[in-house]
Amino acid sequence: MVRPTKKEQIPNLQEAIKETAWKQIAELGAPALSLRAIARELKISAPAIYNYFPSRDDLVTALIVDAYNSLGDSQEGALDGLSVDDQAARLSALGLAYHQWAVTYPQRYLLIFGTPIPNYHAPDDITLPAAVRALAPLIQVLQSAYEAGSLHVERLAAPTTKLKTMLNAWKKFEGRSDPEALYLALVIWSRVHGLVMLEIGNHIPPSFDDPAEIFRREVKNIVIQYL
Amino acid sequence: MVRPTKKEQIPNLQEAIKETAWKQIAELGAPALSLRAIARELKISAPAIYNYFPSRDDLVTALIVDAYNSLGDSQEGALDGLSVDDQAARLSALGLAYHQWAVTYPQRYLLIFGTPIPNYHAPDDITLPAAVRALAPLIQVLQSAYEAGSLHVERLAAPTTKLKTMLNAWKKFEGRSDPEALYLALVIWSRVHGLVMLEIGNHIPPSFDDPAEIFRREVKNIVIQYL
DNA sequence: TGTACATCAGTGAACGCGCGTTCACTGATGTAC
DNA sequence: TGTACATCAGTGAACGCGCGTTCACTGATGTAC
Repeated sequence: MVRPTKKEQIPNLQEAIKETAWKQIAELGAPALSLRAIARELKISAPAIYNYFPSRDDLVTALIVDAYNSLGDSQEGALDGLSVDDQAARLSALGLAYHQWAVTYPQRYLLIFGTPIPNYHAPDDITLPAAVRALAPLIQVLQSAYEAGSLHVERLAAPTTKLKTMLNAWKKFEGRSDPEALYLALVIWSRVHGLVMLEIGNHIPPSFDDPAEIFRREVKNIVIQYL
Repeated sequence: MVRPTKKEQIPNLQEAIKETAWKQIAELGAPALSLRAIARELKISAPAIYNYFPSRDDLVTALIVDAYNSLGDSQEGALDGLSVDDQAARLSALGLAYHQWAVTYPQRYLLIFGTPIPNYHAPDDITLPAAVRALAPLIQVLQSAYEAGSLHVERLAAPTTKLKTMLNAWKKFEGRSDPEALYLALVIWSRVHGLVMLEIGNHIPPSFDDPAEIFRREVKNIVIQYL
């Protein structure tokens, strides 16, 4: 517990460490994250951090989990107040919220989905559940559309036998979802992800002073195409 | 010039340095690239590298340009021997070649399109032309389809006025291409890019032991949808 | 053909730096008597 | 209420390490005479 002492003290140092870490990731990227730099900025000694995180990697893991959960919160929140029967509106809301979250926290996005950090390996048992949760709303919306018969899977190229097998294998982990709904979730996610990565990575041509416009049209395209 | 000496010597040291750099990027990621580590592996002294690259950043720049050019070669090569009138076949070939290149050289792909390296800034004047060249074939194929009247732009959501303005601004740099063909190039690129990034970053669920299957279907989807 | 010299790729030592982590410690606090 | 003690967040020095870059050098080579 942190108590006031004679020295000027930071309340909730654990949170302060994470916040400073995010700030530094934003400035120099995740691979350059350094405990000593964090300590310097917080005006504490570097070993003090070890009271809160047993090692640098544990700090990174905590940041990753926080990021997934923040994205998950935002996805779940996007559906608030929308009719459970209007899958087009729900899908669109998920897409726009995803983009909004990503451009608001590009460092978080890159930490999760960007190039892996050298010498760091995320412990799957901690990281995976948070990741699954972030994408669950998308799967759920598509499955609802599928059950309502409004998912245009017939517009897709026919899956090969091999692909069908792999989709069925995935279904075993994903419960009651239809393979084609799962496939669409993956593919829609990849479309959204691709555009977000181009935008965050500054690969959109500079003439586009508002890249979000491209994204909004693409979300409409996705809704038109599949629902 | 490198000449044989009494010491065992490496011919074409410049290339050897780049090759070793790629090897190390593959192992530990681009941010961990180190001149000393390269020198160690080549059994030369670290300062020897300065005879070929004035600094670490210049080496990275050279690697990036090589990567773009390698991708560009592969894209141009993909069109070899295809009928100039069959845009569906050409588009499909570009997509498959793109994926093939990316999974063959994931480190190269991530160096170009992944998270930027901390403290490194690519000099645009060297890097941009190579990047433009890599994507030119896609734009060209879509423009051909547009001119032949076979590009289904009417299936897209209507662009907002703002987006139209930005597309026209881009067109000024891209010569004779139609704005909607350019838009489709961007969007198709992002779809391909998204799926490739998920595959390279190991974000495809593990049930898919052959992620390329997903990719192949998606390329078919793209062709069906727009051509 | 033989000799002196210029070239220049590669060396080894050294620079100053920042890193993660360890260790024994300090000193303010809450608590038991 | 007063005192002795346990707790424990944070400190400062030190460890061993790897990094990019500089510098004066060496020594094999090709070349000019």
